[in-house]
Amino acid sequence: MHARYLSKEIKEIEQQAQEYWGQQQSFKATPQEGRAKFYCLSMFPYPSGRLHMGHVRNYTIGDVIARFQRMQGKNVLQPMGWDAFGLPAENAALANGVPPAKWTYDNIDYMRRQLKSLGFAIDWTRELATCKPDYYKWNQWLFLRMLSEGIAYKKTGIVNWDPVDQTVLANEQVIDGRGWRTGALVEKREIPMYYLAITKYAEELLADLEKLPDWPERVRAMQANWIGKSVGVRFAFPYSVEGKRENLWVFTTRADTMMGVTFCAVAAEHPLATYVAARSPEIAAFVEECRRGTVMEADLATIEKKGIATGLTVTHPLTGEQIPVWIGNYVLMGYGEGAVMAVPAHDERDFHFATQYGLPIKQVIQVPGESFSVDRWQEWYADKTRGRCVNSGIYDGLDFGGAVNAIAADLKSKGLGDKQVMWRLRDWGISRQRYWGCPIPIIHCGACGDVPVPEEDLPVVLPEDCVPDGTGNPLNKRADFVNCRCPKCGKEARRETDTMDTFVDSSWYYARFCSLPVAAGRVDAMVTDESGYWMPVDQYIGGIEHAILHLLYSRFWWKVMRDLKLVRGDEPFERLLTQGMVLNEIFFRKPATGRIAYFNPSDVEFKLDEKGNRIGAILKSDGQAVDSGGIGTMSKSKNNGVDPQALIEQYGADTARLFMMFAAPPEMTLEWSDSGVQGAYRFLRRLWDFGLRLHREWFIGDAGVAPIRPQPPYDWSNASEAQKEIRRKLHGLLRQATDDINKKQFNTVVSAAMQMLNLLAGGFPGQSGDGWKEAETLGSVRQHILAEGTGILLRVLAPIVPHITHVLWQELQYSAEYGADILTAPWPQVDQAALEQASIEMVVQVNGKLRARVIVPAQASEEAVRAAALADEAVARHVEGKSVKKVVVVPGRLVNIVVAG
RNA sequence: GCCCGAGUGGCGGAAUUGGUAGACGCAAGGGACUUAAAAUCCCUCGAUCGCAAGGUCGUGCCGGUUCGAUUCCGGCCUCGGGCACCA
Repeated sequence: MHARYLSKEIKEIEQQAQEYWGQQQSFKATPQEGRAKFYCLSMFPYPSGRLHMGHVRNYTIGDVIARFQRMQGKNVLQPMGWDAFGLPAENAALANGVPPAKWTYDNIDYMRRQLKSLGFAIDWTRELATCKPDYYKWNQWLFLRMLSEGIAYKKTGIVNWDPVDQTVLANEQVIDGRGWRTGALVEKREIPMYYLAITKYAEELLADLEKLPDWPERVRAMQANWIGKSVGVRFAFPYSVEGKRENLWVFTTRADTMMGVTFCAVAAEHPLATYVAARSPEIAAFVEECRRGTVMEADLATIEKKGIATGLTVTHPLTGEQIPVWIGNYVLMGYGEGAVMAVPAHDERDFHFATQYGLPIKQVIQVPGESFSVDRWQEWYADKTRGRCVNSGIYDGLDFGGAVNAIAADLKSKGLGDKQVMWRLRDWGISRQRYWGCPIPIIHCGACGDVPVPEEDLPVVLPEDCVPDGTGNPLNKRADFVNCRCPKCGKEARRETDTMDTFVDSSWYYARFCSLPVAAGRVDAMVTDESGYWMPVDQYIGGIEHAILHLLYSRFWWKVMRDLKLVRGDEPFERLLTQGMVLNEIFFRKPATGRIAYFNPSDVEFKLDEKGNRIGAILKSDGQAVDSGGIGTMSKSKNNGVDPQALIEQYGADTARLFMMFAAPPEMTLEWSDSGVQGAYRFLRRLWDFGLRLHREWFIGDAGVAPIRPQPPYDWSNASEAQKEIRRKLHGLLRQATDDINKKQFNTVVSAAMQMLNLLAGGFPGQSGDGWKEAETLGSVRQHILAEGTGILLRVLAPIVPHITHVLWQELQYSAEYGADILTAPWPQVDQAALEQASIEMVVQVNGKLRARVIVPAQASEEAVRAAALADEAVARHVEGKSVKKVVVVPGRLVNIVVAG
């Protein structure tokens, strides 16, 4: 056994444990019928280069859960893979000239080593990477199935266009409305794209949230809002143009305000806008202006609301009034009909627009007791729960529901509209004009049109030697990729060069992991029968930032696979844990001219006052002050990242894991703290020293004392009161740790373990002198408590710090009691008998304020407790001269005496 | 702008889910050991009044329900996540 717990020895300990697991193939998972399975999955990483702290946190949480489930006797699968397609690889290629494929594979190799050094209980035989043809073949295969099922289809979509580089930009590449490399003003451009009809599943995606009680409430709420079911009315404003009768269709959830319509607004891309733009340079200029800027909703929502009158009018379908039509930059073509009715009196956005352009405001809803004024917007104008119709002719006096029903019925009878369910959710555009992604398996033939690649020709393999240069998709320049023959007519044809959104890759990887061919290196099916054993994922763990898109797309994809009879079950993820982000302090200096310089927190030192309060910070290298920018997520741009590699090398994987688990509960943000890491390391060193002392007592012996390992069954019959108290505390802590690990509140599991060690390694009743050196009977109660308690402590810590507990478990020979391997040792049981107490302490309050504590027998009646409380001297002092109105007794906890006067 | 969270000592956080606010850890201060430093061990540690016993205040802010509120309700403020081409 090692003498010290220092970095050299940590490496040996961790290596010893990891080699043992490797030799035993401890983490290789195979289906075992009749045994409860547990599929524990953490969101797979993008191979960006090196692990970051978010990864370490994510995978440690998953690993703790996986290891705990093993100790519960479950058959556990925990796989790992790589979300390997994506934009950063192309950016790296731009910067270094390295092909994205090579960059990605190199990163995977490095990061795999890092993950292995952290000792995660991963079945590496199932590893996959989404950029490999045997994976993305099935993206293509399922896409073609969706195409034939009518779920995948083609239509135009709007993208960010950089006019200088002649390339499509991701939202991320648009900075303040300009291209990131060229600085050119970005334009919107319409191009043909493939879409997946996720809206066909909207109803089920919404309803099935009910089937996910073990998902965080907030994630379900976010998804429900995202899907955004609303019941409203779709109706038409008739109009004539060049003698032809047309309808301007709109959708509204506030049909009750329809009598207050004073104008309509259409999106700049709306056909009506295109029509008038062709006839008016002024309007064309406005439409052109709307085309500039990004397609990001967050930006669109905050831009200045602008509009222009088209000069056209439409007819109000109920009143026959002529309503002017405007073009508004805030109307989204992609949502609803691309046109809206405007009711300035009862919609805040319309109100401000009308005020700005001097359009009429007509009140048609009144809330009793309120007064309406066109000068100022008030919240109640839009309150559909309290209002009644006014100035609305035959609808006057109706409430929201009544008015909507009546108006919808009248529109229906005129053939101009009806009630309709509307979804906020839009179909999923998957075409990307980018190289490093899964090719869309379509061939464009001059004669036959868009022809799907025949199944036997899959996969369409992406060439791995392209180097993007920032001007469009390099695949377009690859004749060997583009030129092909039409599968239908055999004539020369062009291969589609768009690739798929990387969200496609991550929408089904969880199923691929538990598909036997992956493990066996076979590629002949998308998923196989083995998924029937492992799926659904019992526990999914990942960042809260994926709460909507990734999780919604995955749920959709799974339902499509289900409907294609590839898998069974309605939902892929049974339980979900969304971890918080990892934050660190931000320090910077802002020079009088030039850019802000950010400094890594490890290069900054604090100035403290005499109480230890921070009063400033200086840069270590020059001793000059730096400004604090508060706390933020670790990022390159803020230069506040901490490299996990340095941490692992200095303190070891167990310290990194322990700190991560102790610093905050999994769902909360975690603030980085160097001294917190040292605290974790200090604890492990104390644990090691404690183990070392036990080892000497049990197996080596001291002067005059022969070594004897205490053996079960342990015997408490001669325990003193003080020793019983130790066991009571120990089992109380075990009960707490067990509750907490089941709740996945790992920080308090660590806290309980720390208290256990304090209890066992601290002063100890039954020892004389300093205890460790003095002679004593090894069959003593004290030794039995130490043996029992250490066995409990090691198992409580095993999921969190697996290396050190593995070695101590073997060195202290717990194998004989609970099995050779702490990995599969049963989670310790609470001894209920140890928890029993003869007397308990109860808190006494007077009018809710703590005034005394009394010791009463555990079985004392309520009467007796009340009497004991009132008899207490301190209580008497506060009750004296006042009348007792009421006494509340909470059994086993407290007494509250309510007095008056 | 819209949707979803979070706010507790100098700091990270705990509180048996309506019942002792501040567990556990970090930082800080004091002491022991040491030639010294590191490491380790012991003590103190929300604010305030008081020699003390003890009192008062205190969980972002304002109000409410309750014998009792960090916990439940209403209204604000601040910070964080997402907003469909970052993953």
